[in-house]
Amino acid sequence: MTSQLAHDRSTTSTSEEDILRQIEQAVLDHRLPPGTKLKEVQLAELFGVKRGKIRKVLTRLANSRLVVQMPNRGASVAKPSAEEGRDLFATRRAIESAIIETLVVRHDQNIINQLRELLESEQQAYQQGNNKHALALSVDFHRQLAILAGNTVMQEFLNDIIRRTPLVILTHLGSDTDNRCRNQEHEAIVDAIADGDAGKAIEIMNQHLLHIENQIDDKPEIEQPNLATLLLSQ
Amino acid sequence: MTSQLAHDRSTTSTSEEDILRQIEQAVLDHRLPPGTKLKEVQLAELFGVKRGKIRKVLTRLANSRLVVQMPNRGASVAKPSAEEGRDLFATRRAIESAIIETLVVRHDQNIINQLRELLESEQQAYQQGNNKHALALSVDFHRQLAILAGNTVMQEFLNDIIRRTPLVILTHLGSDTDNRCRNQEHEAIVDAIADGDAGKAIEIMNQHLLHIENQIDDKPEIEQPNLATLLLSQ
DNA sequence: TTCATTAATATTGTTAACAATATATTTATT
DNA sequence: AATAAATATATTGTTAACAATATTAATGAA
Repeated sequence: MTSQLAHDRSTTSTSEEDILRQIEQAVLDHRLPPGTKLKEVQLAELFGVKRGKIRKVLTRLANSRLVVQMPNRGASVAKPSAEEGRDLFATRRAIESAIIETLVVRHDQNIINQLRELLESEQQAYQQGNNKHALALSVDFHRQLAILAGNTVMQEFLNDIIRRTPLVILTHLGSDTDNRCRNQEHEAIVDAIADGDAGKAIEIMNQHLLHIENQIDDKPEIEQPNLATLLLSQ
Repeated sequence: MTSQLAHDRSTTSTSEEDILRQIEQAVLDHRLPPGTKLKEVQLAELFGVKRGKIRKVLTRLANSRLVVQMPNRGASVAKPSAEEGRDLFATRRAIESAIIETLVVRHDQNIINQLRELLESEQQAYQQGNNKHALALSVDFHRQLAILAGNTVMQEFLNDIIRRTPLVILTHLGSDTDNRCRNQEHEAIVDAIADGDAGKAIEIMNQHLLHIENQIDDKPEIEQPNLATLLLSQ
C-alpha cells in the first residue's frame, strides 16, 4: 500500500539538499503560500527524517529570506512587505540589465540559438495550454540568461530573487491579475540581444519587469492553509 | 585572573548573532585569512558556547559563501577563485550603479550632507594615519550609499559582496598592492550625485571598482595560520 | 456568557552521549 | 630509512532525552 507521500522512507534517504529544494519548489509553484506555519515534527514525519535535519533546513531557508523564524515560535513561510517586493524587483532590474549587457558584449551566436530553443518550448507550452509548464519555462528563460552570461554571483542573486518572487505576487497581487511573463516580450529581448542592441534589450526587460512591479500594493490577509496537502500535491 | 579571550563566559551569554558578527568582522579586518580551518570545539571554547551553536553559525556562514563546509571534514574560511572574485566585482558595479541612480533620482540635500560628513571623517582618519579606521570608514561609505538609497535588497546584496571581498583581495591581490578605496574618488562621486549627474557618478564608481577588479589574478598558495590568535587579536 | 486563571498539551530549544569518519601516531616490515 | 599497516586520537555527525516556552483547553468567578 503506497502512500501519497513524496518520499519512500524505506528506500530513499532524503538529504538535506533534497528537502531544501522541495520546499523551494513548493514555494515557486505557489503550493506554499506566504504565512504558512512550518512545524518541525510535521515536516520531519513528512520527509521521513529526524527533526534536526528539518531544523537545519529551516535555518537555511530563513537565511535566504524564504522563511521567517521567530524565537520559540517556530518558522513560517515569509510574507514580504510591499516595499520589499518593490525593492526585489528594482534590484532584479539592475541585475538582469547587467546580465543582458554581458551577453551583448559576448556576441555569441551559440547563445542566441540556445535562447531561441528555449523560447520555442515556452511558446509550445502556452499553445498547448500547459500553463504550469509554461510558467516554469518562463522562469527558466530568465535563469538561462544569467547562466549564459556566465557570472555565478549574478546567477546566485537572481535565483535568490526568483525564489522570493512568488511570495510577493501571492501577497501583493490579485491572483486574477496577469502576473506571468509574456512570451513575445522574451522574444523581443532575444531579438535585441541578437542585434547587439543592449539598450533596447534592457529597455524591454525593464518594461517586462515593471509591468508586474507596478501592480504591487498592500493587500488584506489570507487564512492559514493545510501544510501536508500543499507540499505534497502533484 | 582575566583571560585575553574576547568573551567572559561567566557574565556574557554570547548569542548566535554575536558570534556570527564577530567572525564576519574578523574576515573583514583581514584577521581570518582564506583557508583557515574552523574547528567546532575550538570555536565553542573560544566563545564559551556549546558546539551546537557553533555548528549553526558555521552553516549560516557557509550559506553566505564566507565559509566552505566539506562533509566530515569540517569548515574553513572560503578561498574564492579569481573568477568568482571578478564576478563579485562585476555584480557589485551593477548594484552600486543602481544605488547611485536611485540616489540621484531622489535628489535630497539631506543625503548629500550625510555623505559629506562621512567623507570628512574618512579623510581625517587617513590624515591621522589611522589606516585601519580609514578602511572601515571607506567600507561604510559604500554601505551608507545603499542605506540612503533605501532599497533593502540592494543593501543585503551589497553587504554580501562586501563581506566576501577581503577573501578575494587576500587570495588574488598582492598584500602590497594598493587595494583601499581612494577618498578623493569617493568625494568625486558625492559631487556628481550632488550635481544630479548620475552618469558621471556611476562612471567614477565603476573606475573606482575596476581599479581593484583589474588586479585580480590567480596567485600561489598561503600556509595555514593559528586560529585563536587571529580571531582574538585586538 | 465573558473574562481571567489554571492546567494540559504541543512545540521549540538545548544538551550530553554516542556513532561515524578523518587525521595523526605508532609499529612493523622491507 | 622508507613505506605500509595498524592503532590511537581528534573531529564531525546524529540522536534521544530533557528543558523551556508557547499554545490550547478546561475550570471557575463575575
